[in-house]
Amino acid sequence: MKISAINFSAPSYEVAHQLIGATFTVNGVGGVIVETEAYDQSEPASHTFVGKTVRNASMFGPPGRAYVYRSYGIHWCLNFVCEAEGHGAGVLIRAIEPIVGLQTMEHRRGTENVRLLCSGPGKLGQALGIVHEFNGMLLNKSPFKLTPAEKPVDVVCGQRIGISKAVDLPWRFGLAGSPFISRPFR
DNA sequence: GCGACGATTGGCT
DNA sequence: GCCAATCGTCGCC
Repeated sequence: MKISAINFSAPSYEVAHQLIGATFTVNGVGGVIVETEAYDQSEPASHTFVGKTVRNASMFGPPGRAYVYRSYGIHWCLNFVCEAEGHGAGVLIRAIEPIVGLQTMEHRRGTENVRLLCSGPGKLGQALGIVHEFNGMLLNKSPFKLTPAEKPVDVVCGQRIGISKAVDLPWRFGLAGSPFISRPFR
């Protein structure tokens, strides 16, 4: 059965699963999503756990929009807002298999090693040209383009990366066997 | 006003 | 494996 559209009204862990295998581009640059992580207000690793703040406001907005935040004062990371307005749920896009606009991504990243272009949330942000202005923007409109997977894909899951709280929650999802993920699943 | 910290990365040991 | 870079956000004085 073909999925005709990503249902952003679902819980974040379901959306994170749905997104594996989907094609995502920003201004015609991107590829196939191979790694995601789900976050939700109910668990302490989420930016929304503490309630609505200036930074996380778009994550409390309507689903189907982007949440962009600065990580470690250096990187721009991209999330898709999920569930419903006020829920504070979203999916962090952690890795993409580079397909279109390879030259642009190589230039932005300063490497020609395709495995290093989008294999992590910060790298992905740099390769796709994610900027803070994208925060709150609709994912079904320019500059974004999101196309669901045409065929069912093999999805693996595990613990999320780089967090210190709720570390046991298996809310990290990946495309089985993909060499373009940020770190192996175990 | 001030200090601690982070959903990371890349370079060095 | 360890650690510095780098700065906006948040909590507290």
